[in-house]
Amino acid sequence: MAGIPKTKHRSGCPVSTALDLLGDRWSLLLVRDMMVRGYRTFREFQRSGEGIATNILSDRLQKLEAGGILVRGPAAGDGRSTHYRLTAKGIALAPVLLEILIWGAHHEETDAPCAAVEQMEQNRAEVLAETVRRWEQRDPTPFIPPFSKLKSKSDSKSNSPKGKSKR
Amino acid sequence: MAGIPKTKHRSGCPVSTALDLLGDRWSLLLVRDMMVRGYRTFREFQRSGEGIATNILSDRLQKLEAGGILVRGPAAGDGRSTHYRLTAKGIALAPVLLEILIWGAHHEETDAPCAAVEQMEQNRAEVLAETVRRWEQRDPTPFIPPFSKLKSKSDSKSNSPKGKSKR
DNA sequence: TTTATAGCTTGCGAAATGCAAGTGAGTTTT
DNA sequence: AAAACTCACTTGCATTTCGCAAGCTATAAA
Repeated sequence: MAGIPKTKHRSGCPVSTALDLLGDRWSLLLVRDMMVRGYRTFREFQRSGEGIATNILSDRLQKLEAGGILVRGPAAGDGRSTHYRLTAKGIALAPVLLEILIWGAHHEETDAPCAAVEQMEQNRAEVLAETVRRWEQRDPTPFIPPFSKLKSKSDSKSNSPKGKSKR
Repeated sequence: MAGIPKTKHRSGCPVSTALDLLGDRWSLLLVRDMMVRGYRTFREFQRSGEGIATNILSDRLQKLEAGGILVRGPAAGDGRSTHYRLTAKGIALAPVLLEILIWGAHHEETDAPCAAVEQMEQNRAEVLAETVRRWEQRDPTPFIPPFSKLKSKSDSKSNSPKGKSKR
């Protein structure tokens, strides 16, 4: 991402300020990977399938750490490995990422299973709560929404063949 | 923003796909300016106070148009001028921008009036509905949330000196 | 007619990105 | 114990993007 202008060219509004830190191709993806896929290591990010270069990965992790989005610490039992973990500030980006996911699924060609996205859209609060719970418990597994739970709640919806409908 | 990888380095997930189009310093800011400030002209963006260079501005507007986020058309009465307008796909980014705004206001140093942000946070649905209404009616004026309406609804809240509190 | 404006475009240097090899420390295998 | 492997980067370099500011053309105003 290019120059955060060093001088006076800044409006100071929240969106602008947030994009100073997050407005690039990779940063939000990394946060997403930690939040949703449970990634903790450099290696996982590197092999995420998004094609990020190691120097960019290293740079972004450093910037996110400097910005208070994540912290790094040693991984237990392996002296080579580092674990990255989202901070409260980082996990607070969950609503942002959820909205991007929903928007992207609706308006772009993606691989996302439509029913899953629809579920998440209809159950935003639950998805966000689950995201936070998993973060608090340091759950490293990929986030498969507890649809077994959500299904029992909204079974009539999950059966409706909605497909990808524009809002 | 750098290389949307032209080859296989793409996961196809909604967030990744969305960031292919929007993952740079400027694109979401432009959408924000159209959505919230009512901007329609090149000149307005240029003078927004964010310090965008004209070649970047031109490039981003073209990319957003190509991506279906906005359309351009002649401005009535001035043969030099072009008007840019968000599409339905573009206005559908409102929840994304609202969440970024709320996150930014909470977690970064910004100029945003705290009470205003708090109001928006507590009334997400109304803010989003108003955003869409203004878009539908092509309202070019800056979005000042109808706090006169929201105040009457939540007067006790607006009087409480909350300040900026972390979530 | 001259001056000003709108919307870009352009030339060029600076900065960022991407590729892929390289490095040093730690771990596992032979 | 030595060799091979792995982890987390780092590095050198080419390519791309960004930023600055001047420039260009068509339209509008003075």
